[in-house]
Amino acid sequence: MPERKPRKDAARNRAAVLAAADTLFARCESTEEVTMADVAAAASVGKGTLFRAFGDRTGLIRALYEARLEPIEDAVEAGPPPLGPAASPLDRVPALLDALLCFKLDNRRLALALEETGSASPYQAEHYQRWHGLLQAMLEQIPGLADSDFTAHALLAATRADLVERLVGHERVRREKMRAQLASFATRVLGSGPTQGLTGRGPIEDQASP
Amino acid sequence: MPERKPRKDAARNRAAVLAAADTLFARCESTEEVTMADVAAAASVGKGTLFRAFGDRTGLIRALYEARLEPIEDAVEAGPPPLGPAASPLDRVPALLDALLCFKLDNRRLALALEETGSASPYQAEHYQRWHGLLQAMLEQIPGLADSDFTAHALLAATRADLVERLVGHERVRREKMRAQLASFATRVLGSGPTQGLTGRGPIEDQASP
DNA sequence: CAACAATACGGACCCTGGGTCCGCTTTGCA
DNA sequence: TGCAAAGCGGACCCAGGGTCCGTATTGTTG
Repeated sequence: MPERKPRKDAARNRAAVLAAADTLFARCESTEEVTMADVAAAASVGKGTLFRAFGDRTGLIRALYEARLEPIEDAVEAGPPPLGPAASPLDRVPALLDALLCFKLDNRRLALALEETGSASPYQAEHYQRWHGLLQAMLEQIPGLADSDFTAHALLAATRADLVERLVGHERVRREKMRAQLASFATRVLGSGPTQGLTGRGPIEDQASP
Repeated sequence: MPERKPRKDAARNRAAVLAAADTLFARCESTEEVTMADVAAAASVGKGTLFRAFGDRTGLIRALYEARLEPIEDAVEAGPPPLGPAASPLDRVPALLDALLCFKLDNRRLALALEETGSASPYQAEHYQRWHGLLQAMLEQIPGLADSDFTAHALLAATRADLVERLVGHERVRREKMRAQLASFATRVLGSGPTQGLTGRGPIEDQASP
C-alpha cells in the first residue's frame, strides 16, 4: 500500500494541532466558537499546515474523536465481559449503551461538535455504522426481538450527544441517574432484565471534560 | 397587548417569502444549499425585507415549520382518539409518535433543517418542550413505568428527523414499514400491546415532499 | 559535505453567505 | 392632499472556512 511515512516536522505539527484543538474545545462552551484560525494560532502553525494535515474542519474533529474512541473500540472488540465478545447479548447490549453514554458524558463538546458537523449528522460517520452493525447483530440473537435494524437505531438515538447535553447541561440530571435510566430503558426494550447491574464510574477510563 | 396590525404590503411580502422558501426547500436536496439571498430573490423581495420579517434564517425556518405543525397540534389538543385527549395513554402514546413520524416523513427537508439549525439541535425548540411534556404526562399515567422524563426523550429520539432521513432516504425503508417498526418499539417500551393497530396513510393529511 | 528534489510551511488572499444600514417609496390616517 | 410612520431593497459589511504559492526544511544521493 502507498503508506509513505511523513516527515518529522509534519508529524510534530500534527500532534501540536491535535493537542491545541483538544485544549481549545475543552475550554469553550461550544466548539463553534473556536475557529480554525484560533486552532492554528494556538498550535503555532499556519492555517495552510492545519488544513493540509486534516483536510477540513470536520476532518480535524473526526481525528480527535476517533482517538478518544479507541479505548472503547478495543474493549468491545477484545475486552472482558460484559463489554467484550464473550458476554451474552442480554448483558452486552446494555453494557455497550452504557459505555457509549459514558463516552458522551466525558466528551460532550467533542461529540456534540461531530454530530452537528456536516449535514446528515451522526449517521454518516463511519463509527456509527460500526456501533449499529454490532448492536444489530447482538439484538438478532435475542429471541422474540424483531426489527433489529430499527431497534438498534432507536437505542443508539437515546445516547445522542445533544440529548445527553440537554439532560446533563440543562436539566441537571446526574451522571449515575442517567446511566440508570438508560439501562432501565434498554432493559424494557430487550424484554427482560439483564443479569447484572451497573457499577463504578464507567466501563472505560477517559479524561473527563472540565 | 402591543399587537399592531401590519401594513398590507408587509403581509403580502411575508406570505410571498414563506411561499418561495417552501418551494425552494422542497426542490433542493438539503436546505443548506438554499441561501437567504435565493429566498429573497425567489420572492421578489429585498434581503432587508426578508430579515425584517423573520429575524434570521432560523426564524424563517421555524415559521415554516410551525405552520405545518399546526394541524397536528390541533388534533392532539382537541381531536378524536387515538390522538385526542379522550384516548387512554396506552393508545395515545403510540398515536402521538406515529403522528410525529408521519409529519417528519412528509416534511423531511424542513424538519432536518430545523433540527440542525442552531447549536443544541431540536431540544431548544419550543414545540419539542410541548411534545415532551405531553408525552411525559401520558407516560406517568401508565402503571409500572418509571423515568417518564427520560423515556419521553428516548421515544422522541426515535422520531428524529435525521434518523428518519437516514432510514427513508438511505436505507430505503418504506413508510408503512417504518411506522410499524416505531409502533412496535413503542409497544415494547410501554410494556404491553396497544388496543388497536395502525391504519391508513397517516393521522393527518399534509403535502408530501416531492 | 554539497547539492538537489521532494515535502512541508505559513500567512496573505479569496469568496461565500448571513446579517445590517440607510436613503427612498408606499401606506393610510387626518 | 399632505405628512409621518412603516416598510422597502440592495449596496455594504465581516467572520470564517478554505486555497495558493513563494520560501524554508528535510533527508537522500554522490
